[in-house]
Parts: sequence; structure tokens; C-alpha cells
Amino acid sequence: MQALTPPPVRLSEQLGESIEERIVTGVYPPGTRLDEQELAESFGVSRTPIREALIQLASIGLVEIRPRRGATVPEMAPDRLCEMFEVMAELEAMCGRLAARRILPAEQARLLEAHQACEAARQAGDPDLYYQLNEVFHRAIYDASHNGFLAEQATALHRRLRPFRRLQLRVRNRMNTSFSEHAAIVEAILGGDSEKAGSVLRAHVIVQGERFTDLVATLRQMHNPPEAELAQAGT
Amino acid sequence: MQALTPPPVRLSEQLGESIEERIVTGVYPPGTRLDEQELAESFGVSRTPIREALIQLASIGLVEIRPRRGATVPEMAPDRLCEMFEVMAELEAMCGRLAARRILPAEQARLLEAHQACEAARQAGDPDLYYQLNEVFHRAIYDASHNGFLAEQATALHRRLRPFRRLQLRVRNRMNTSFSEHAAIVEAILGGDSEKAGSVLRAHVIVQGERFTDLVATLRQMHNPPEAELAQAGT
DNA sequence: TGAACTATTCTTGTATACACAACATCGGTT
DNA sequence: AACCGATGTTGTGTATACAAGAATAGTTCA
Repeated sequence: MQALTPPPVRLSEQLGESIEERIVTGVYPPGTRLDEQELAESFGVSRTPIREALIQLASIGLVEIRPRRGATVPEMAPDRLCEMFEVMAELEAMCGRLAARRILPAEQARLLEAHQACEAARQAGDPDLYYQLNEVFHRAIYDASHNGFLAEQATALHRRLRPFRRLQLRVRNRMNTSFSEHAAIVEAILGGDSEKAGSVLRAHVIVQGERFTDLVATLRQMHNPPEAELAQAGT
Repeated sequence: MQALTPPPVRLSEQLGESIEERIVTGVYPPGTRLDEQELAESFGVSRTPIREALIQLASIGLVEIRPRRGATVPEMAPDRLCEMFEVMAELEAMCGRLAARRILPAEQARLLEAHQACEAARQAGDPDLYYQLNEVFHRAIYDASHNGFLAEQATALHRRLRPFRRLQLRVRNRMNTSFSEHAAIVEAILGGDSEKAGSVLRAHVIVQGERFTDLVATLRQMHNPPEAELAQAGT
């Protein structure tokens, strides 16, 4: 009852989402200079909405704007990613603790439903579907925390980490272990065990960060000649 | 060696800060419509940088932009404020836990220094000074967590809650109890007691949220005839 | 007299134009 | 030959102009 009015939304927001999409999907890899004119032509609009979109993306950390020097996709050093996963883990843990104490019957049903949907995707061996349903699962927990602000923060960070999370599920057996972790999470939340829910969720997220770090370290070792620390613009 | 180049900063950013200042200091109370032209004239600039500033403020939640309807200062329902304090408490707790494990000698010195400065302000009975030094104290903890992303998040939320926090210190004896809580925090962090540091910091922040809620409830009861829920524009 | 429709006005959203700073290239000097 | 300075070009930052949607007021009809 809201999607009927076609586009009551600013163009700059749509552009922001499109650019975000291009960033997280790797069309604009880290370090890319985002030329306003190029983007404008590429989308067939003027520079104005492009600028607004970039400013918005900059304020959530997805691009970096340096005065008089334009926008670039930030490099996302592995260290920083670890930090972000560390915070994400804590936010999820907090959601879990609160959810265990506050979840309502209807939300319990939603959570179980999402969990069972994940099970189906796992059995089907479909990582992409699992990835998608996994988001629904986690969002159900966010909502069950009954802290709207927390849910927003968690969602925002979740989105930002999306591209890095996505790599994980291809790793051997990740989907299976993820699912069994989910089972423990559901049990703790439905059982009202606040601390358990928090610690299990924290571990569930942290392990992703660690796995990703390992992955990066491996890739780094492969790509880099012994010492190459000065990454300026792909040199 | 960087503050010499006078203003290598976008005008829209400065405007954003000015507008933010006006919002948090109550010049633009919640519910205010922010007319772009008015703001532009008020600052002596064109609408363009004003728009950019508003978009940036909107993306951090300080203003609300509805398409084709302009920007307003969001109402900040007491419920939402409680939620924000709840999250703030957890972020600070996390900073504390990490700081207790990771703090370096130089940072220990900084923390003690900030603590002692607060002591001076307390003895002088200067709430404004205490308020300021309190920020330094907390920032020292953020930094000692050695998680730059966490520190940024905590700082951002801290800023956003600033206006509400500020009211607290006028409450009878709040400065004294705040200071003794600080002492416990310092002891836990320097003692390396991670869990203690977290729980003490959480309580330190939560109590502010609760006190604020009480305050709001009191004010609400005073101002409102039995049922007045429709607050549109100061009617 | 009240309600609904229409026209006007006002504000936002987008495009275009202009100014100025940063980078690059080239020429001169030590 | 290498370094420093001047000039041109590119692209960001701001201002202005224009278009479209929303709010409002006025009018007309029941």
C-alpha cells in the first residue's frame, strides 16, 4: 500500500543505491576515482544529483571525499575490516541478548520460519539463496530486539559488510556450519537465555571476520611480492 | 603541520556543522521545518551547499528529508532516545572491555590525565567545564580500544546524544556521582579487568538514559493536558 | 453554509553556467 | 642532467535558472 505511487523518491537516492551496488559488487573496486562527470553521463543525468548521492555515500563511509580532490572508493584495509566485524559481532550479540528477553510470539514464529527457510536452502545446496535467507534470519533477530535504533545500526553495518560476507559461503562447508550455528542461536533466543544468545551470535559473526581475514591474508601472500605496502592507485 | 592551510574544506561541511549546532542547541527545536531558501539567506550562500549539508545531516539521522516536502528536525520521541542510550551504553561497554585488554602505557597516562582534569572541574563546581572534560575522558577510552571504527561509531553517537546528556549535569550531585563512576572505570581499565570495565561503563551510560527519561516524563506530565499526542508544529 | 474542485503560489528537485583550485606538462635555470 | 617555476587543462565547488510537485486559497456548486 505504498509501492503503488511510482517514484516518490529523490533521484539522488536511486543513484546512491546504484552507485553503492556498483561498489559492493566490485564494478568500482577500492581505490577507484569516481569522476562526477563520468558518472553523470553514465547515468544520463547532471552532476547535481550525482554529487548529492556521493555525499550521502560518503557520510556512511562507502566513499571518501577529499576536498577539491573528488571522491574515491576507500581502500578498506584488512585491519579496518576486522574492526568492522568486531563491532558487527557486538551489535549482533546485543540484538540477540535483547531478543531473548523481549521476543514476542509472532516474532518467534517469524524467526523459526526464517530458520527453516535457511534449512531448505542448505539442503538444496544453493549458496545464493542461503545468503539471501540468512539476511532475513538476522533481520528477524534485529527486529525482535525491540530497539529500532539498534536494528537500524545493525542493518546499516550488515549492508556495508555484505560484499565481504558473501565470499564466505562458497568456502567448503561454510553453509552447513553456519546453519548449525543458527540452530544454536534460535534455541538460545526461544529459550530466553540472554547471555547464551549473545555469545553464540557474537561467535557466529566473529568467525566470519576471522575467515575473511585468513582469506585476505592468503590472497595477499599470493599477489604481493615480498614487500609492497604503498598502494596508491593500483601501481 | 596541517592547520596552517586555512580552509581546505567544503562549504557544505561547515554549513552542516553550523546547522547541526543550531539543532543540538535548540535553535531549531524538533519539528522545525528547515526551509532551504531561508537557510541559504541566513548563511549568505546559495541553496546548493545548503542542500548538500542537509543531505549529509539526513544520512546521520539529524534531520529528516521527505521527498518533495523538504527537511525537518526529527521529533526524537523519548522511546527512541532510550533506544539510543541503550546502544550507546553497549558501545561504551565494548570500548571499555577492549581498552582494558589493549591500552598502552601512553594511553594509560592520557586517561589518568583526563580523569584528574575532571576532578579539578568537579572541585571547582563547574558543570560546563566538567562536561567538556568528560568528553575528553570518554574519547580517551574510545581510542584505547584500538578499534578505529568502533571509536568513530561511538564518537558519532556521543555527539548525537550530546544535547540530552548536557541537561544531566545540572541535576543535583550528578557531577559527583559521575566522577566516582569515572574512578571505578579507570580502576577497571588500568587493572586490566575487561568485564568489570565493560559493566561499569554500561551502567555509567545507562543511568544517564534513565535519568533523562525520568526528566522527560516529568516535563511531559507538567506540560501536557491528559491526552495530547498530536504534536505537529508547536500548536 | 459546507465541501469539493481548480487555479495560484511556493518549495523542492534537476540542469546549466561559471569560478577557482589542484594536477600535469613544458620550458628555463643552476 | 636535474630541479624549480610558469602555464594550461581538468575537475571540483558554488551560483543561477528552470521544471515539476505539493500546499494553499479562492471559487463554485450542492
